Amino acid sequence: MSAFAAVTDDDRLDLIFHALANRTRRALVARLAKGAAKVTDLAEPFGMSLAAVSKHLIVLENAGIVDRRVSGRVHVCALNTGPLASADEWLTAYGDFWNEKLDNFATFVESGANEAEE
Amino acid sequence: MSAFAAVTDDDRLDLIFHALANRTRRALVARLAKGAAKVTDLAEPFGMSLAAVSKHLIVLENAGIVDRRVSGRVHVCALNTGPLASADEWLTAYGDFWNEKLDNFATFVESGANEAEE
DNA sequence: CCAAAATTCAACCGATCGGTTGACATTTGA
DNA sequence: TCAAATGTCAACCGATCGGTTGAATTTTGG
Repeated sequence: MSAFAAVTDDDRLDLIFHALANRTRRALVARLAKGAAKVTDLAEPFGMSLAAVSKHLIVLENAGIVDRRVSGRVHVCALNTGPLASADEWLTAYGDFWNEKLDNFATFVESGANEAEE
Repeated sequence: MSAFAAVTDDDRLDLIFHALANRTRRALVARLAKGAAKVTDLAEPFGMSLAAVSKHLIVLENAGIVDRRVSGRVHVCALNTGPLASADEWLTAYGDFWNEKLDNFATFVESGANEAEE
C-alpha cells in the first residue's frame, strides 16, 4: 500500500507468469520443489553457462518464486510457493467455471449467438 | 503423437505461460470468461490499435487458450479452458506440497541444512 | 455497384529476452 | 598466503516482444 511506485497485482502476475514461461526456469522450480540447493548444483544439469542459470534464478527471485540465503560464498535457493499460489488463484478465478459454463464456445455455436454479431 | 516436429509439453507450457504473462492478454481472458465476443468489441476497452489486440488474440489462439469462429467478416472468439487447466496442473504439481513440506526454506534454515553446503 | 466495416498482414521501431564471454569480488581451504 | 571455488556483473549478440502505421482482403449493406 505504499504511496509511491505502487506495485499492482498485474505487475506481480506479469513477473510470475513471465518467470514460468521458460522451460529452464520451470525445471529449476521442479528441482527446487525437491529441496533447497546452491546455485552451482542447480546449474549442473543444464547445458549452459553458470551465468545463464544465475540470471534465470534472479528472474525467479524477482518474481518472488525463489528465496535466497547467502552463507559465505554459496547462495542457497529455495522455493517460495506463495507466488505460485497467486498464479493458481488467477487461473482458477478465470477458469474454474469449467463446471457451470463448460465450453461456452460450443454453446455459443449452437445457440446462434446473436450477442456477438453486429 | 506425430513423428515429425513433435510438440512437447514444454512447448505447450511455454506458449501458455507466455500468453498469460501480459496484462492485456490476461484482461482479454477475463473478458472472454464472461462470454464470446468479436475482435472489435474485445479491442474497444484497450487504448491501443485494433492490430495490436488482434496480435494478442493470435498469441492466445496459438496457446490454445482462445478459439475463433469466422462467420463472414467477423471473427468470434471464445475461451478454451483446457490450456488454463494444463497450466493449473503444472502449478499444483509443483506447488501443492504447501501442505506437507510447507516452507521448506524456513525448515532448511533452522536445520543447518548440510545437504546444500559444499 | 461500391463505400464502409472487420480484420489481418507487412514493415518498422525501440525494448526486452536468453544466451555468451570475460572480468570482478568474496570466501574458502590447503 | 594464495590459488581455487562461488557467484554476480557488464558488455555484447541475435531473436523475440509489443506496439505503431498503412496497405490489403473479404464481406456486408444500402
